[in-house]
Amino acid sequence: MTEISDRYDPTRVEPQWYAEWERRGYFRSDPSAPGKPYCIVCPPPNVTGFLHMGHAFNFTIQDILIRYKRMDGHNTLWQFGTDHAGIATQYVVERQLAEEGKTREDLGREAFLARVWKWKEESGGTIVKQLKRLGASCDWERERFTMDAGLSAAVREVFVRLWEEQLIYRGDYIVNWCPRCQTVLSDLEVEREERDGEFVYIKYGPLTLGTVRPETKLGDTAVAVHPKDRRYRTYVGKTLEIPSVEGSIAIRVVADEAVDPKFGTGVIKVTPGHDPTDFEIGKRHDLPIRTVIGFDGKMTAAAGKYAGMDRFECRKRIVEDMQALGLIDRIEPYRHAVGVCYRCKTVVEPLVSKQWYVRTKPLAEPAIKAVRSGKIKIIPRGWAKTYYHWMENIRDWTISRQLWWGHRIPAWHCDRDGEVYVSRTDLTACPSCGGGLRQDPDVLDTWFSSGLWPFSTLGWPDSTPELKTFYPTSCLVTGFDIIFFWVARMAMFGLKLMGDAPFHHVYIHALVRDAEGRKMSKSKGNVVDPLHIMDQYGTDAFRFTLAAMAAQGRDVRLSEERIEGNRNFANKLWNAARLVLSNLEGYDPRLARKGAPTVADRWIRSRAAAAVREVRRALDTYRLNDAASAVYQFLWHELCDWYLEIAKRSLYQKDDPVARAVTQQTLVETLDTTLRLLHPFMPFISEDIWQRLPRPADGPASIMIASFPRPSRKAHDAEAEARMDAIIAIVSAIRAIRSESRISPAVELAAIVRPRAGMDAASLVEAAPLMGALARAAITVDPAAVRPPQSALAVAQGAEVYVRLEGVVDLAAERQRLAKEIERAAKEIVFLGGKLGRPDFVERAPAEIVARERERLAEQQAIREKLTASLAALS
RNA sequence: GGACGAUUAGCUCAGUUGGCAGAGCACCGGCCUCACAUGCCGGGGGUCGCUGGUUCAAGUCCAGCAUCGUCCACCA
Repeated sequence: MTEISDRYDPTRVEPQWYAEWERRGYFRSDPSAPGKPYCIVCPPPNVTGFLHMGHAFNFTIQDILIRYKRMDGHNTLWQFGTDHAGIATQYVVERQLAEEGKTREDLGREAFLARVWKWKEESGGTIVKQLKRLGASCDWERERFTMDAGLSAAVREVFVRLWEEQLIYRGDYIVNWCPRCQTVLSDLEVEREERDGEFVYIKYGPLTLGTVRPETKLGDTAVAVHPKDRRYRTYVGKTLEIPSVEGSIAIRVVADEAVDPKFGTGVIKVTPGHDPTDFEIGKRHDLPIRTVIGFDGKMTAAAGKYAGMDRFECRKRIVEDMQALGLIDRIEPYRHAVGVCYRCKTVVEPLVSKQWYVRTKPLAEPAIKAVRSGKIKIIPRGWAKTYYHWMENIRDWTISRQLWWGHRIPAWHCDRDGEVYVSRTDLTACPSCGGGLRQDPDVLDTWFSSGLWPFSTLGWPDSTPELKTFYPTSCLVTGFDIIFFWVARMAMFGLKLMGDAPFHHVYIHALVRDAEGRKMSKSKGNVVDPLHIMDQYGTDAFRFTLAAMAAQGRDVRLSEERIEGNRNFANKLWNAARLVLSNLEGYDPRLARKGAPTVADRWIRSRAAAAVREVRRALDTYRLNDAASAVYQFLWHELCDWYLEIAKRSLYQKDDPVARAVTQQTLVETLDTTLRLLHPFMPFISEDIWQRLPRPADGPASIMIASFPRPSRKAHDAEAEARMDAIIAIVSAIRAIRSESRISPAVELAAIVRPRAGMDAASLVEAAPLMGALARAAITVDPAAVRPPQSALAVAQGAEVYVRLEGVVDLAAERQRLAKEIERAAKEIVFLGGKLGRPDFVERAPAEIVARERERLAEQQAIREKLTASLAALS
């Protein structure tokens, strides 16, 4: 082992072990394997995507869970796949074409799709390679793609079934239209952006009304007021002849509850063709629809002299024209939220058009019930409320998209009879009249296929062993940003088509932000590349950092210092392992059985068991940060800081082979437990070290398939813990005296330990050489000792410690130290005395609390007395 | 306009059932002690955002306020 570097080198370890795991088939899953099924279906990254922080975080969490369950004897499947990401991918390829000066129309549908497929083939494998780099233990052989034959068949099956049950319908409604992307968008795909605009007050004959969209005036088919608004009651039901930009127009006045009488003038113009509210008002009052803005964002022929003009240009012009005619009352600046396309940020135009919809209410109901009843558990709980709110107010889902890249809607139009035929198989002739057919040109919203993911990837609609074993899946790990887009739809589809919820748990994690707390984005230039981080600090340090910062409900601020700290942690482990491995020569477990474990051996085993319990508890409740912190504290601050230092004594003294063997055994066992505990977080370094540990020949060949440590009740050793606590307290007290009295570490101190009443003196006598070695002091333990003159006093747990000071230091420092300690004790005494002096506390608090406080008070009083006497003796 | 979250050490954040306020980093002092200076030992540092309330006891529960953030929403 001496030839091994004192620096842990991830670049040597990581690629080697990942390849080995893959070669041995450890990622592979088998539905007929024994063990309780545990399945995670991953959120599919975009097929042409690159690994970003969000992926890294998401996949690290999933990998930790799956590695934990795999080691713990579950039959695991981590199902991976990629998403065709309709609008996003099409957008990228269209941009590529634009650079060549071409549009998708230039190519035509077929050639364009060929181009997208080519792009998918070229860049499709990248994300998988990057996820392997992260250590992700997905079953890569089961990789799926949303546009695979199998998954496409699932999409069609669902579409047809829902159509047959009339849960899918087609109709003319007002939709969100993106004039840039030339497609309809679902409500979720419209984002709100605050923009500055103008609030224009237009005169409508005797009425005045405000609008931010004067250009839609050309599409007005009514004005509306609130039914109870007395100011305008006389006009309701009348038709007004009013002057306008193109001469006089006739306009009806209707009364509708949708009008807020307190806003503006209390009168609104009704443009059913270009506003969702107005569309509804129009339906209620049977108003005609006038479409004055087209799909290209330009004014239509119906806009008269403005025809062909861009909608925003028209806005300016029409205001100018109305001003010239004296039709503008006034204009006020106005800041408001406008809907924009989530991809290209173009202002969305509400337009009436014929689209396909999913009737969501009947699907949402069971999905709400599933969460309410606990069938689906959302973690952290707070997100359930968000889910309910959206689900209870859900509106029908626009599923058609005027894109080319995606699942084409399986509907055929017959031009002769005007009917629509929806079919599982491609139709070539009209089933009723035998005439020619056209397939609907639209494709489905990407999220339609994503919504089927938990069962389509497992083989549905066929009845497969995978579905039988792994559905419902165990846990879905995802970010809160896609609860509606994805989680809600999977819940609805799963319940509808499988008759069962798609997952038991939904673990919602937060967002990874930069060190300043800003969202990472390309435009801000603050994107941290996970691959760069892994190159620099190693994958294990990166993963551990993500886990350690994954506190529920809070965003992760990723700072390099933190990652560096965990790189140091990996290095600490590496060096601890070097110490152990380089002192194993001649190790014979049979020899160890001849000796008894020391208090330190018993203590570290007890502490290891505590760490096991804590890590399991934390992982079982998705508290990954607690789990990471428990391993960190145990490994560094208990195993390394104390046990390894203690172990050196018997390791380096070879004259007691039995004691040495006992220590070796404890080291090997504890290190083994720690590595297995750590493996889900730091898979590479844990494997590399574990492989070097002595272990039974018939045991597992890799830590990946070794068992996750179980807490054994008998490993908890309260007595050993109490004794070690006293030893640690005494050693720390002597070190503190050395440091504060400015005594060189080279000086061997002389210390007397006087066990206090109730303390097992014999155990301290036994531990004297050990404490002496750790504190660099000659220690005598004497229950009857009196404090020697010219000595420092410390009151540790279970004992008083006197350290001789003559000749090593001037006593002023010690006096100062004592004075400070006395002050501290005095403050405690005042606080506790006051508390115990209040009858209500003594009478009403639980007896054990009162007793504890009494004990503390007595202890502090004793300490103060001792210290005061000591101070007096020093002067 | 609603809903949710946050506010704890210089910084970034844990803190579960109300019972002695924690970690990492930074800082100060001392150490290159034969696993590790990516290290070791010791130390300083807090009115738990503000105001009330419940309680023997509040960082923790309740009400209100302030500031910041996020999501949702058809007030044109």
